[in-house]
Amino acid sequence: MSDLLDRLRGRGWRMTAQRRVVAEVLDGDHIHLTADEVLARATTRLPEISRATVYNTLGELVSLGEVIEVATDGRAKRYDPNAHRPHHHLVCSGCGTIRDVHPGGDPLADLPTSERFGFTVSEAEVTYRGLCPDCTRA
Amino acid sequence: MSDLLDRLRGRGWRMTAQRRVVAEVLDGDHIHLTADEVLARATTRLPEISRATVYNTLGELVSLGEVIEVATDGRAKRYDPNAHRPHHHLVCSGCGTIRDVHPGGDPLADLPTSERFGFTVSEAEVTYRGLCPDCTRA
DNA sequence: TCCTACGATGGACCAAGTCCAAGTCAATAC
DNA sequence: GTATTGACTTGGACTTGGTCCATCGTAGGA
Repeated sequence: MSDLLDRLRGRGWRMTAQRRVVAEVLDGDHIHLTADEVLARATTRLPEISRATVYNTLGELVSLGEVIEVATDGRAKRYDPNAHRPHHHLVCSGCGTIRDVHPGGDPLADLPTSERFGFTVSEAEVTYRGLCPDCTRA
Repeated sequence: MSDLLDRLRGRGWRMTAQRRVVAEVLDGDHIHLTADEVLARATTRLPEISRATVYNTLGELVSLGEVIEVATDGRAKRYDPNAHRPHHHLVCSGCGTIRDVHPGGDPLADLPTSERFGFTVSEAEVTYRGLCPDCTRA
């Protein structure tokens, strides 16, 4: 079932109950949970798990490149398990939900050297904002 | 000197010493200060100003459309006085400084209807990430 | 110049996240 | 199977960024 767990084990990641549960929670649907939501879901499977561990594990998954940290609104960060395939995000200004989108075009190519100011630019991330169908109606 | 202050006055914005100072701080250079930095600079001009007032005033400038709130990293929000001209941001992953950039191309046009999932998409913001000259050296 | 509604104050409060000393346990070695 | 040990987990204190609210002050109109 879990590619993610296999990959992690293969990379020599020390496996503990807590880490497994966090990885499993993320590996489920491709939704974008906050750390607190991850904690809540992890707690239903492993009631003793602590907040610090969830933060530690999330941080580790991010630095392993298995999960992407998304900070769209200055509130809680969200964690995106779809790190395999490059994509961008469509955020609802009403309720905050996020969808992955795969637009055409490469924004990095649109940034001429003259607009780079000596930076070593490595990444371009696009955030589309709007209202989701539910919030449009409301 | 200040178009911003004139515009605000013209819109019937009640002018107080505190509001003027906050607007002046932002209106200076086109850098992107955090609320705390705004407070620090405002304090040098008007020592009695309070944190709550700075937050209130910033929030008001944002909803008047005179200032843009930029949340690039899940840490402190930054305030961008360059609301007149559409632009995107180049963020240093090392030190967090932000530069305005004006790339070619329109990312909104790159998002086909099939990738909009029924959203009413109104805006696309691009964040370029990389290392600034100083952080590249270090 | 006086009034009054709007703005400012500061201190309490809140949410998200980090830190740390002490305890626990997965993986390796025997 | 047991011992060992360094990495992982815990929970509670702490930090940071931000909001709320009752009270006080004042800009701007009459």
